Amino acid sequence: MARSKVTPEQILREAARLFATKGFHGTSTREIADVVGVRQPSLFHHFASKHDIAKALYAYDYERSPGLRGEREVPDGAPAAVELYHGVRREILVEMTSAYDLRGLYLSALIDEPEFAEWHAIYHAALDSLRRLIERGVAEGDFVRTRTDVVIEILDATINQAVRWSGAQRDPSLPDDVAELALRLVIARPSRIPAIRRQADRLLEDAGRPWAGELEQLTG
Amino acid sequence: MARSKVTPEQILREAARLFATKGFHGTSTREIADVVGVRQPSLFHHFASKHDIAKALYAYDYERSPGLRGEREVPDGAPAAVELYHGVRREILVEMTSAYDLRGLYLSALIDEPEFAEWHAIYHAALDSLRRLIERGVAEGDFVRTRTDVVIEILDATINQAVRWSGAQRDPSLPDDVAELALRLVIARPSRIPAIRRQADRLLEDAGRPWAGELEQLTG
DNA sequence: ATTATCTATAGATCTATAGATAATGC
DNA sequence: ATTATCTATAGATCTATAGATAATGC
Repeated sequence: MARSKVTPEQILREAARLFATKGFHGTSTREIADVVGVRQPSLFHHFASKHDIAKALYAYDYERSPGLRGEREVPDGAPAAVELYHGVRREILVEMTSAYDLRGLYLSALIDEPEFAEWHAIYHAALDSLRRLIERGVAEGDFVRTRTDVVIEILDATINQAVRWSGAQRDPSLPDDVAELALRLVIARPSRIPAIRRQADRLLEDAGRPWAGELEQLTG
Repeated sequence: MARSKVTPEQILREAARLFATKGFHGTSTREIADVVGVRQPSLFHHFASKHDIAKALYAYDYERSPGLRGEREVPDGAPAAVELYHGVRREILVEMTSAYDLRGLYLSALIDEPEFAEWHAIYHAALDSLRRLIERGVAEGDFVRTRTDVVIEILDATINQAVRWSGAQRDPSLPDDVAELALRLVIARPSRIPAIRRQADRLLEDAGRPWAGELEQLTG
């Protein structure tokens, strides 16, 4: 070790913040280095390239997001409405408890650039699952028949913006509130939303992973 | 005039397309020039700077968007639900009929940069009107009490993405379909949406500007 | 005479590398 | 001996300007 002692986590934190506010291409490695308090070339001791910093942020998000990994937390056989409700609140919680501001990765078209093809594929696979989930909800009669593509874009944008709302406060009711809004987009009878929430809570409780316990990440 | 004869509109069209796919900072003036078929310095005969290209796109959007200009098309006294419904479909139509792909201006945080402070102020004033409109709908009893901030972000993101869905096709039912989705987010009784749509149509008809006539921009 | 292009290039900036230097751990 | 920084800088690229050149309009 030597003089100022910078951790990769510090670099990721400040880089993510800058990417979110100025964009990946609008942020220089010098700006990142200035904020973390080292000289510009010292960054390259921790990351081989500027692109690698963004890749590490994509990897961090992937590691924490069941949706990106293609994992479902509610058991098979749960109604699509329950799965959508829980899937949204989970992703909101993931973003709220992220150590980094990941908006820059998804708000621009960065993920569509060839350097990030791997994350692009993962991301679009997750959007495809979302599409199938909505189609299943329509088939089950819980969702109205809408423009699935538009609904997906709205849900996607909603989840991507979550960090913005949650930056300052760590309100434990936000994930459920956003999930409720998401469900309102497609649900035939909004009055059923409380029952859907209760069903999601019960299924997770039965599986030994109660949602209230997950929310302790925010309060604790 | 001289050799290849490039119009400012061509430059705006190609620059907007590149800004939307690669971001403002991810696009160089050389790339824009290559696509329009001139040498890089020739762009500066038409626009004094790269920033001025983006400013012209903001100005174009402002000119065409009643929402950004703070204009309301439904008469005073119309319910907030009707105003929200029509406001959304109008903005979707504006984006669908835009000569330029304006996503790059709003999808990233470009508008927050100091060079664009003027447009930043206009944009946030429009978001403020939207907030007051939603609060009025809650007061009128038509909207459920939700997280207004989150709803605004979702509506904002929805409108900004409109170009993406409408790029290829020019489906005249899209504005009304998206307006319906927007209303579903906040409306207490979704079954009222058809009546709200009819009321919006009637008010515009009475004002001598029927919506069907506006939609002819898409079919004609 | 005016307009729109061109070539050439200034000057800034950007990412990344090379190699020296200083601090720490064995 | 290893690790993390530093200075110096290569080489690419970026925006914008200067001034020449060619086409058009009066």
